[in-house]
Amino acid sequence: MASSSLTSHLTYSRKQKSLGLLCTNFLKLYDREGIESVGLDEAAVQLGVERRRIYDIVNVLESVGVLSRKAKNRYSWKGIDSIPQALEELKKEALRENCENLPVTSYDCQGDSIENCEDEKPSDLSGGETSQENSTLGSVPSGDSSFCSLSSKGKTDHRREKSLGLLTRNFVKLFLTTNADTVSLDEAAMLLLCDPGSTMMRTKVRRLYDIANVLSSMNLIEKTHQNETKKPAFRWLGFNGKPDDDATVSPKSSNFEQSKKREFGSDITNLEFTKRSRLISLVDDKPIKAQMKHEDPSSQRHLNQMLEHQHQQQQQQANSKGYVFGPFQPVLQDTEKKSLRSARDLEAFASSYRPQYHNQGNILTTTLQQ
DNA sequence: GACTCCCGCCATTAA
DNA sequence: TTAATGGCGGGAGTC
Repeated sequence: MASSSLTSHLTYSRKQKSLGLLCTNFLKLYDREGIESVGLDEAAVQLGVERRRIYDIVNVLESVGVLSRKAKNRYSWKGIDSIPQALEELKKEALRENCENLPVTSYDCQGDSIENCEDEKPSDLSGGETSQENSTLGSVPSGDSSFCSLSSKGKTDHRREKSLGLLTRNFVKLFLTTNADTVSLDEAAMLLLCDPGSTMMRTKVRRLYDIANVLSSMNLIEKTHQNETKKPAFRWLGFNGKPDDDATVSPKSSNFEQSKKREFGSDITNLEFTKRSRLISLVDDKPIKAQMKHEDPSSQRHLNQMLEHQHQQQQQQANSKGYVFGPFQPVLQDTEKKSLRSARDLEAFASSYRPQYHNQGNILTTTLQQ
């Protein structure tokens, strides 16, 4: 591949292209006042990524209520402050499913689960949810394969059951309906994906990583490791992003490995200076005109948390390794650099610049291949 | 070597 | 028929 060697020095580290970062910038771009709908094409252009990646983001975001499909190519924007309600609905749905799929196995239903159980028929697959993502799977905490049943259904259902959106919903339900502080990757895979060790399992684990990247970029979960096994695990943070109260995320958390290992959704800031400086020259430094005003306290708070969370990580990483920022690193004037002193500044900074999800390597490669 | 996850092919679905 | 959607797994980056 001649093009790859030619472009290799121009391409970004793949960390810079992660779904987590893309999601963060997607939210920066759209979670502001006045946004009512989102076009997939415009999002792809704005973020500088292929359409395909937007589908990934959108599917996950739709599962947590940030947006919903309105028409072809178009989604209506609900915003991150819609997440709590979506989570609540997911939880109810999961609890309802639990009741219908007893016995519950390895995880305990939360106290209110039984009380909340109603006689609603599961056959009502719409269940008040978005039309696409009907939960035909079994209970989340169920250890049996009902959760990932791929039984004798039509092709459409079969396809739907494997969708990223549904996988996301079930992944979230896993946390919402259990008392488990953390769920290991293995457990999640077992519960959600069936047939351990199979090819399908490996494929689905890839999807789990995709989902986890997006969710962690929203601070809904964080990646951690199990104490005993050191195996990768996910911790639910919820909408309020618990660990943000811990400020630096890691030090107070015994579970959290403050390691050189990158974190989901934030690792994209790991940019070597050498690469970065090269990248910066490629970055379009035109500031976005739109003024992002997060006047809604709820969404603003969460966005602040996200930004501060990332800012702190960037600080940590910068301290230890000397790299900051991701591919959206715009060209800064000196005066602008001075102003970047706090998380607030970071937010203002984020709001002032058009996010750059540069994929120059791809663009160049594509061009060369033509 | 295991983990992580980007990338884009291509089947399926929708218009 | 064409465009949109998104499952899927190869394979490369990272640890």
